[in-house]
Parts: sequence; C-alpha cells; structure tokens
Amino acid sequence: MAASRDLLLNSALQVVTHDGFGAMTLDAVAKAAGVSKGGLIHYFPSKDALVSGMLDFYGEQLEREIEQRIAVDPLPTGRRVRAMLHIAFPWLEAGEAAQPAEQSDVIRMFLAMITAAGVNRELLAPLRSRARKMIARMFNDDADAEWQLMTWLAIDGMMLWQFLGLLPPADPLQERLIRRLHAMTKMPPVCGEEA
Amino acid sequence: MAASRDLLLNSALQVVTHDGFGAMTLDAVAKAAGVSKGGLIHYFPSKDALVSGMLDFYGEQLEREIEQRIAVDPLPTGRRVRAMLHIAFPWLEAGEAAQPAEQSDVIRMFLAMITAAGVNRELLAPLRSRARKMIARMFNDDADAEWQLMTWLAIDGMMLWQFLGLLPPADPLQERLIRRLHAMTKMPPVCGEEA
DNA sequence: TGCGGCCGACCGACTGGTCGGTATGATTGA
DNA sequence: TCAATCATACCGACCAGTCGGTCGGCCGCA
Repeated sequence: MAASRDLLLNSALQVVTHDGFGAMTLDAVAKAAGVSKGGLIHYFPSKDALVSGMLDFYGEQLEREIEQRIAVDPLPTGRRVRAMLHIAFPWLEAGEAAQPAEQSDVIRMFLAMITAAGVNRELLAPLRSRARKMIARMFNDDADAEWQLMTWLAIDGMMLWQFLGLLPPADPLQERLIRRLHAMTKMPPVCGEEA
Repeated sequence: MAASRDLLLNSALQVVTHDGFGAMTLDAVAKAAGVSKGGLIHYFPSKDALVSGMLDFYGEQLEREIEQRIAVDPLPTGRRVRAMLHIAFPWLEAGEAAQPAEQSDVIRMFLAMITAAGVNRELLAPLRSRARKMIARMFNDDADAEWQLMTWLAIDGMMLWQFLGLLPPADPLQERLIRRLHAMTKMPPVCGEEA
C-alpha cells in the first residue's frame, strides 16, 4: 500500500529531524512508524532503498509544489526561485513577521539529501539530472537566469545555516535577509533594496 | 606532539573526502594515518573529541587565512566575504579560468561541520559563537553587511551543491556565478553586472 | 488450504571504546 | 655512574553493544 510507504518515509524524516541523520537506523525508523523491522524491509528492501525513496518522494513533492506556485504567479521574472522561497518561509506571503516554523518541503528535501550523502553518495546520482533540468527550465524562463540561480544558492546556504544552528531561528536578521532575497527575485540585476 | 595530532586530523578529513562522512570510523582514520587505534585514542580520547578537534583546527585555520587576506585588501567594502571567495576559489585572483581544485580550507571546514552534525549535533555549539562574532565583525566593517552576508550564504550554497555533486566541477556556469559573486562583494547594493 | 503481508528473533560484521602491555627517553638517587 | 623509577607515546587484542539484513513462521483472508 502506498499509504504505508508514505508513513515510513515520513517516519524516516522525523527521525532525522529529531535525532540527526546519524541516528537514522532501520530499527529507529521502524519504531517511529510503529512497525516491525520486517515490515519496513517489506517496503524498502535495504537502507539504500529507503533513502532513495526519501529522495524521490520529497524531491517530487517539492517540484510539484513549485510548479503549482509558478502557475499562479503573475510576475514571470524569478517565479521559480520565488516559489522556492515561499515554500521555505510560508509566513512571507501571509505578510506577517513570525515564523512558527512548521517544517517546509525545502528543509525536508535538504535533510533527505544530506542523509543520502552520509549513507551512500551514489544515491545522489539521480539528483544530478533533476538539478540539471531545473537549471535548464530557469534559463528558459528568466532573462537573467544566473541571477536567479544565485538567489537559489543563497536560499540553500540559509538552509545549511539553519541546519547547523548557525542562525538563531527567530533572529530578525534572518527575516531581513529573506525579505531581501524575495526582492532579489523580482528585480534583477539591479537590486538590494526593499521591493 | 602537535605534529601527530595534525596528521590525525588531516587523515580524518581525508577519509571524509574520499569515502564520505559515513565512513569516518576510528579504525579508518587510524589506518589512513598509519597509526594504531590506540595511538589515535591517545590523542583524541573519543570520536567526539576527534570531530571537535577537526572543527577547531580547520575553523581557526580558515579564520586566520581570512584575516591575512583582509589585511592586504585595499578595498574596505566586502573584504571579509571576498577573502572567503578567494580562499574557496584560488584561481579567481590569478585571473585564470581553470580550477585544478586543490581542496580549499572552505570546503575542509564545510566537511568538518557536516561530519560533526552526523556524529553529535552538540559539537556544533561552539560554532555558534564563532559565527556570531564573524557576523558582528561584518556589521562593523561594512555599510551594507546584510548584502555581504547574503553573498556569504550563496558561497555556502555553492559549497553544498559542490558537495552533493549537483554542479559539475568544470562547468562554465559555475565560473560565471563565482565571478558574479566576486562582483557582488565590491558593489553593494546595486550590482549584478561584471566589475 | 493456500497465500501474501507482516512479524521479530536472530546473525555476522562492524563500531566506539578499554586495557594491559612495550619501547624510549628523561629524572632521580645512592 | 649507573641502575631504578617514572612519564610519555604508542600498540593491538579484546569487549559489549549496534548495525543492516535474513529467515522461518504467524495470521487474516480468500
């Protein structure tokens, strides 16, 4: 059943979130899902398979969400990266300041990738073509795709800092940076001030 | 002896580089250093101690190198981030295009941090004050420190992509992005074109 | 009665860490 | 002066526990 598979994938990510990717063992995932180890192995015959599953699942989920947001964004410039930003920081479009920080799909994908790098680097291979396609689409859509790509890099950098705990979650500095990134997606290549 | 300690730290990083941080076991590090496990434990009484050692060692090394470069950079604006960029991509200041990619101190620090996150997240705590200081210094030096910080985030994002293999190492796109980042450090907040 | 989904005890390899020991060289003391 | 003593650097067999993965079997349903 697909529901059981999804439950297991979510449990795996939950373990990574709470205890770090070093603690993501098959036993831990099975226990978090309320399933026996055999049950887990039934759906994912190896740890590699489980991590690949995470990569596919959250990768596709993120891509789907991005496409949805692109479809309703009236401003063509920087739509793709802006979608990413809105998914990562939902409070941005609500117009509010607070970030109650329910885990976004961007962080989920980030965690899945880092976990994969720890388990078996070869699992990351499928990501490469995915990234290449994403970049190609950006060069199709945007006049200054390089600029958008740089904004994307900054978002990923922010994910990294958040993951490492280098940036306090409720820091006003972070909020200012994010708003600025948002402005950057709208007005390349001259930018830097509020929109 | 400090020399043996340094050798062990370098060996640990070598293991991480070649086989991934999931393969960094005490036995592997000892073997890479040509030392027995007991010898390794003599200098680093636990795995946590070893990883903390890496964090300190490469963190200080990177900071020292940054300060050196800042001291000889005539342009005050964005010196700190520009130093980072030059360390990460040494071919930038040579004026050449190729990147023979000898491992930079920036990547070394990146690998140490990711490894620490996998072994024991608490080991990252000392990094927080270090990062806070770095940010404070940037707000002291730069009129638009936020902009510099954003460039820094983008550099870290690029480290991440490189680590995950998402960006082909010899891609001309990467080179263009890096040159643009370099330009960004010099002319905030209006920027985006070549220097 | 047969069968597929799931269970969980079990396995061998490996992990971080311990410990008794050795080699070397400096320090002491009669 | 030269043993006896101590400190340091290092060794590697060993231990208890954990890991990913296997497998024989149970159970509900057809």
